[in-house]
Amino acid sequence: MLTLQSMTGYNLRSKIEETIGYFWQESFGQLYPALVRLEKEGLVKSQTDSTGERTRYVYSITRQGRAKLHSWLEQSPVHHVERNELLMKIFFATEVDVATPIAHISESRADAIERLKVLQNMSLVINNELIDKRGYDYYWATLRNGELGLEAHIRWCDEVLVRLKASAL
Amino acid sequence: MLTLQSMTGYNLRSKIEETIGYFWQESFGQLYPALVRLEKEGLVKSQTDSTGERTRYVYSITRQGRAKLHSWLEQSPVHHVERNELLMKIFFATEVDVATPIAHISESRADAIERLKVLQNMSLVINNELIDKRGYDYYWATLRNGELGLEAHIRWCDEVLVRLKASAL
DNA sequence: TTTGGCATGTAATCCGTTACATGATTAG
DNA sequence: CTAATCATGTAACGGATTACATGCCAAA
Repeated sequence: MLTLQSMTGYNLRSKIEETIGYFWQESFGQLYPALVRLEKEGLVKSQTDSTGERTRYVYSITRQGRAKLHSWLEQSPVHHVERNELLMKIFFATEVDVATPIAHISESRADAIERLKVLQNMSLVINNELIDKRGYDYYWATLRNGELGLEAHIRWCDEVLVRLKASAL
Repeated sequence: MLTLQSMTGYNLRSKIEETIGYFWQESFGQLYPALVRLEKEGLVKSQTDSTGERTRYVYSITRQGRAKLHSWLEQSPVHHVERNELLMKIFFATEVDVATPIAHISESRADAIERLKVLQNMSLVINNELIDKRGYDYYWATLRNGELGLEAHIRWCDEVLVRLKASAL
């Protein structure tokens, strides 16, 4: 994030939330200690901004930090199984009334539609903002991933709801 | 899992792996202590099987355990943002050569195709096994979720690869 | 006989969230 | 004036993986 612009820890969190928040989140409890550690390692540096009386620490990425980022970006991302509580509750739904999984899936569908709307709005917004072509493509790609994933999820909900409602008769 | 049949901790892990392994995994380091804790709480009970000289602990679910399971199954699953390393590496790909995200996505696509094949085979297998209708629907639903998700992911890879390869010229 | 699967567990470590704690600045 | 947002941090806790440690049993 610091490659986009230098900022405070607080600011970093907002930026993360508003750009990649739908697939990556950070808490202050992790962010602030991480910044301290990164500065010790020479990967970021902070400038103390003492306008007024408040001390703000504005962080920037260093040359070594950028180098480290590049080497991280080049490493193949490893796929790891993410636990899915909804699917778990569907898999063992024989234990409860069919109304239960139906309710869970209906809720999940409604939730997915809300989140899809958010992503679609973001897509419109980045269209209007002037970003360099390459950066635009990459941002577009991440949003598109969310859109396609949510659309698939909504279709899944529909398919399963049809089946379960039929067998609930 | 113990509602399906009583088993040892070791066995539980295999069962988890082969049925819901693509969306939920457990390590021994968590499983064994968990079984001890659950037994203390009266949610499972173990029978010591001392055939031969080895001591095996075969766990079963208790009435209270089943009650607890039911109440858990009825609670709405909460959606939480899962961190996505691939998307992170795409988002910041302006920092590296376009060949890098292309390679990552190509790998991810190949990986998704392999995992899709596994799920499709599982779908065939559960078709041939005689499970009660309701249980079949639920198992089918979880597999179907994986299939649709992976298909969407593969389509995403294709879309993005087209764009990136065009801009790489 | 030796390899692979069955079987159980502990310890170290890491990752991450939530709660706690404090206080300045700004907009309505 | 007062609520929201900016701003920084620590401590407690929980969840999870990995490495360590041990040893039986069956099949090739």
